[in-house]
Amino acid sequence: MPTITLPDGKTKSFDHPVSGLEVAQSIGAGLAKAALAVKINGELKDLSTKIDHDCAIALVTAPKAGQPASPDALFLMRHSAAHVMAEAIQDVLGKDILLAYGPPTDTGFFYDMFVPEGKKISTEHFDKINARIAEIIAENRNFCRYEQSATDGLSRLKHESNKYKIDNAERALGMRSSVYTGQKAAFADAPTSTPSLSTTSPLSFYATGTPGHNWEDLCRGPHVPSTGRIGAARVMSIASSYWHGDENSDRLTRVYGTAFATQAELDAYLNQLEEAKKRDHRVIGKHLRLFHIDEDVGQGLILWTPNGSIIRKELQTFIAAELKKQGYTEVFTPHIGRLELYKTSGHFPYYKDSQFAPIIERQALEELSATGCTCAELMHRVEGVSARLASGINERTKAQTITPDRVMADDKLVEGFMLKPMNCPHHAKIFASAPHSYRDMPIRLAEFGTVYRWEQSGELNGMTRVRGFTQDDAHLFCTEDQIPGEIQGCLSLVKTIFAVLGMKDYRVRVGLRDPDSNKYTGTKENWDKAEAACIAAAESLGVQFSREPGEAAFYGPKIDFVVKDVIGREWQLGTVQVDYNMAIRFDLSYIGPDNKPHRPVVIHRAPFGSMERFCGVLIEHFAGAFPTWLSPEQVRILPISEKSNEYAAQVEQALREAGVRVTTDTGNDRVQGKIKEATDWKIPYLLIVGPRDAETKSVSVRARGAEKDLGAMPLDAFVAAIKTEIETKRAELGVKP
RNA sequence: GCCACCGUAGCUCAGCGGUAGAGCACUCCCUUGGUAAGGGAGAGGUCAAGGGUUCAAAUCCCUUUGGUGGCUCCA
Repeated sequence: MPTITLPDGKTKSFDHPVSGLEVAQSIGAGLAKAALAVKINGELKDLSTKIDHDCAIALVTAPKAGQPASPDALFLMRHSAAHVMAEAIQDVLGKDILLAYGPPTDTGFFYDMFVPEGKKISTEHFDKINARIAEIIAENRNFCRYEQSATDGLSRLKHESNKYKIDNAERALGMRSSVYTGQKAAFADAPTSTPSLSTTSPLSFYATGTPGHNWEDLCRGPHVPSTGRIGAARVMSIASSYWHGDENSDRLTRVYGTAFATQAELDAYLNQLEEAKKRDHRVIGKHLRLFHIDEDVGQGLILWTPNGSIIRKELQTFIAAELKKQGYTEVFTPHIGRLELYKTSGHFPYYKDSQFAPIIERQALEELSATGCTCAELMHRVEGVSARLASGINERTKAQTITPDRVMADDKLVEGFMLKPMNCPHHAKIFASAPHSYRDMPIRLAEFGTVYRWEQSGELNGMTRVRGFTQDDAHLFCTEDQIPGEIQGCLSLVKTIFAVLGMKDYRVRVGLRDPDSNKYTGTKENWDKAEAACIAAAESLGVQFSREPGEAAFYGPKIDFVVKDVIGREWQLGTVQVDYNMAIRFDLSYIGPDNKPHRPVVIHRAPFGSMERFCGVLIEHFAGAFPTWLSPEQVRILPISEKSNEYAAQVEQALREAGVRVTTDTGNDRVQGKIKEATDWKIPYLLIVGPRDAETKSVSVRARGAEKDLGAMPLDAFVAAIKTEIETKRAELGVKP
């Protein structure tokens, strides 16, 4: 007979098996009314689950009025809402829509479903679906769990001929090695042994109401007791997804929805989404004229307009100064390189799908065309390598890095160029262009290098995911002993930059290789050393970090700084990567104290990541209200009337001489109108100047945001104060009267 | 690349088979005003591009192109 330990440490004994609900009732009617589910030894279960053994339980309750829901309560409501939405969709569009998988997420839930040929779910159905969801919630039908033996359950699902649910059931029964979670990267581990069907646990189903009469779904649960306990739910959007997250598998329709404990919270969430959209860098970027993407120039190619260029230039000047302090040297390299270079580096043809197509010389193309060479033959001859290059690389890497099928006779090969996808091959060639002694190491080559990558069109996103971007790149060629110190230097640089810009909301990820993948180059020993160095550096950084297998670059492990945008998407910014392979591929060496050649190790690093992505994130971080040192327009002078234009010109001249970016609004608006207009541009300081100011050689300062009217101060004092503010790169407005 | 939605003036949007609209911005005129919009006039559009249906297309259909959200991808 169970003895139950409650969260406060008290125990209750029962002389018969009890449900979570009965335990709640034994404590109080209010608790029983609020209870949604029960946690038994930390595991979330239905409230109706019978408890027949000693255990610790905690009741999960609906939130009190005005209180936020607990994560467990939201999880339950959203998981249950996924069932309700699926039922509503089948009611509106028909039972021939096959359900696949419908879990809760951080912000709601989704349900993947197969929509038969000729049918579609579109936003036009949303009103009907939402209305049906509301009805089902109002009907307050019980979520009724029942179990069937594995054999019966499977034969039932086979009878319903829904292969997705059969697959789910087989995974639940341990007949497949992983649990389908809707995403490729999120396959959860499950026992790999294959138990016989007769010995496995039964399959559970949930009826929304009475089994046999109402809507049912294969589901492991748990759920809230009844549909009425879902506060408010609605369908949000439609996307396509792949079964098992595999793009070669069936294409499913993913319907997103969300649920909250109350309609008010749902409304607040929707409102918050609307507010977030106003911070979106694409909206602000257009409004403040920071950048432009033009259809005729091309998708994913950023045109930096004058305002945005000021911000980028300030950031580049800032980082260049930091690099100088750390002993970097600057280099410049062209935007393209010969295909041979990228065959040496390993970029081509392995990553040809994510690069712009090679540039073949016109004469070569015409000659090949004259011989009747087909496209397929041409590609083969473009992608092949010479026997000399292949044997050189294979000898150095002590492996058959280049396979015989890619080796072609020299006179069959077609030469060409490629837009550079990375800067490292060019930098490797700069290193190799002169001899190096161990005394000179490390060699730190820095470049704001523009690279081009072929991103799928559906992936492009404003400034954060583009096809051409400029990395604040550098490659540190160092000895093995120098690795820890160099990584430290890189990380401290990233920390400095983030601190100056007031960016605190980031996470650190150490990307390690995926032991099951063969996409990585280099030896296991070198990978082990590089991974150990990265982990050690991350540990000494003094911040939390996660180790993520499969997130490494193909040539080495890396430490990434990841931030979220206004709608919660994560973007990788700064990165530090250790690479033992590049030096081998390019046969780089330095002369050691033993007077023999040694292999350097290369550290790739880019503290901003790319200027485009970083600026995009920065726009959202500041919501367009940049600190004075970054603001495209730092001061705007607003003369009271045309009578004060002359004094305004003197003020403008004084500020311009101090290096301040300043303009004067000589329009014939009233001050109120000029302030309204200037406020829209999020200018840090407005100087209102009239006869009173002219007389005393002062300016009336209005600061951006809440500070507003700061009153009058002498012109000289303002110039000195804003100069200091700019020089010290203060993130907050600093001028005080 | 896949699914859904969207593309009308510089910007934000209305119009959804019958002569292209509003607000803001812009130009000019009046106003010369002290801290979040004074008043008036004007200019500005092949309604993303191409094809089709129709007496008639911004509006309906098809194709292309670009954007948004998600999926896959991200060296």
